[in-house]
Amino acid sequence: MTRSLDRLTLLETFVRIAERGSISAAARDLGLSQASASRQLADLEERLGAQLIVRSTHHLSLTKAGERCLADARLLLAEWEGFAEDFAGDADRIAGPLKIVVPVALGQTVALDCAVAFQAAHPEIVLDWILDDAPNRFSEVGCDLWLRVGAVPDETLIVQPLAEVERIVVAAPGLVGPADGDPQALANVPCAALHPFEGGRWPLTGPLGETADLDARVTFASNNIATTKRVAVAGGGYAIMPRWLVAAELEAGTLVEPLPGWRAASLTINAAFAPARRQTRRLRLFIDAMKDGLAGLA
Amino acid sequence: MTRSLDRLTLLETFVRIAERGSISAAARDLGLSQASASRQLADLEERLGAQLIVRSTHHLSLTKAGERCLADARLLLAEWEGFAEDFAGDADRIAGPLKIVVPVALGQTVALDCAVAFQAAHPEIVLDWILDDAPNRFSEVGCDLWLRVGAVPDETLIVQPLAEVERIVVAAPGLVGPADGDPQALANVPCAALHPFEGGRWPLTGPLGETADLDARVTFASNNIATTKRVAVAGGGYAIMPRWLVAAELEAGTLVEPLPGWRAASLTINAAFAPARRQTRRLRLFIDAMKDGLAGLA
DNA sequence: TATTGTTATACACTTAACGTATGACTCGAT
DNA sequence: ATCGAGTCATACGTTAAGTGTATAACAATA
Repeated sequence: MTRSLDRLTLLETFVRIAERGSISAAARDLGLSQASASRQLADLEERLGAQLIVRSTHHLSLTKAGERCLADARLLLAEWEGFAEDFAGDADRIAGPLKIVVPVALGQTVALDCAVAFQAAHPEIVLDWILDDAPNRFSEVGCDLWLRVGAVPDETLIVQPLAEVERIVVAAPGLVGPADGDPQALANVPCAALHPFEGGRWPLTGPLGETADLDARVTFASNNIATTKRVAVAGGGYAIMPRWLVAAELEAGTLVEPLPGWRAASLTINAAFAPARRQTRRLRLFIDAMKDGLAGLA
Repeated sequence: MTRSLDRLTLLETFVRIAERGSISAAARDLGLSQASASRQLADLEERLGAQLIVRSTHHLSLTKAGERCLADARLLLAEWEGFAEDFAGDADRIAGPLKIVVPVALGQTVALDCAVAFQAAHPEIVLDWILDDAPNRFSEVGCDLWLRVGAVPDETLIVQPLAEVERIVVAAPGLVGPADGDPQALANVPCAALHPFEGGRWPLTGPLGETADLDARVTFASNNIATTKRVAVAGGGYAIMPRWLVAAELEAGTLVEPLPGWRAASLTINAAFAPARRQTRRLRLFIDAMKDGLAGLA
């Protein structure tokens, strides 16, 4: 009987090499010698009959086959983990890493509160909390969970809505004169928007359910909502903001609502994750905790 | 770095042991010594932290955990195989085993024709063709594909309809006098039915789309349609049969249609298989070939 | 009872994966 | 240009774990 090293271990090594972009770095992470890691990668390539990684002394890159293999290897490893977890002798022990990518503003505020409470409740879970506003592809970051405000640009993922985000119009006091409940009073006022901003106007809904389109003169756009808020507070323009993000400023009076009762279309906070047939228990628990914690956001 | 034997190999050994109900028999199948097989099973149990099999010298049985593990192990192994297949150097080579469980009548006739043609087209695929009318659970037989006429009694499976089966009323010549197109003329005629037969009557549709219920005096019932046909040919009763199953007898005149143009509700031939996220190529090809081959059945 | 088959385990053997060492290469600093 | 540091692949001796053989205990059957 031919003995062979664990196929799943080969996949783990490959995934770590791909994530680190270096055989040596991955070997150090995994507690192997560089030679062993190099050989395990070669073994996997031989077993699968395809080159997965193009080697050079200072730069590794994935082949097309390597990219496919990376996604599928992650899924297979997740399947094994979920499978093995079902039989764990200590069925109530919830442990292991969770890598979560979350937009900066959300990840510094309400979602962070939820995550901290979750981690306190499950101290053996290690949270890797990555704040990132870049519209990365899920497959590039290799995380367990991707929190997004708004649409998830990857149809291969399972998307679970967690909460709705109410958005209101805010501005620094003095930037806007009395709008008298008319959205068009802001048509020529500078606007600080989130990038990408499309359509040139904000569809708004008023206190009585009436609708109006506010034409937007965008003078500042960023992919980071916290900077957009800073610009608004500094009087650089009005902004459309989640209420929870500006609650303190509204309380302090550094921001006001020039259009009280008017709201922009709400956005959904979504949890996105890979469609492994079986999720680890800690991921499911985390998603549930996040959904509960964000439920009072509206 | 701790070296470990392949986790997937441990699962393969476990599945074979469970299917054979014997560590020794599985070891012989796999080309291992009995001692190695025994140890691999013990290793898997230790790794998962659960007892999977209750041992005795002459009888092995699965624990509850073992039953779950069996289903999931099969899926994980299928996932690996589909995954590895994607990278095979010889991408056009279609090889490996396929275990198919099929009702006896279907498996001796039209489905067999399709399977034989498929095997001729793909000589490196080994078909394990199991005829079985027993209403087994899918998980008991451990096959790749389960062909069923009618509903599939397992909601965990993916069910793909392949063809519709037209069913007509047939009887031996002389059993029934002229029915004059009236289904109730057969109400007191003995009927040979398939087991289980429920409802006590046959809903029929006539040549002009008219409907009638034929009350059934069932004097013979079997789970094997071929025996039901034999009873019909022998004059033991009329029967509701797929047209393709009695085509030869109708041609030879050993069976006649006492109700020409009347038909019973058609049944669907379904292909059922486990919801692994990725199917092996040969299974997909086989299902497609079966669907094409049965398309002209109606 | 004897025979045959089962599973678990001790023991010596086998072998593949291990780490160390080395060479070729690349990059950045001087 | 040289030097130092880091990269990856591979040869070689070592290590560790899985292997089969042998054995004991048990169970079923004739």
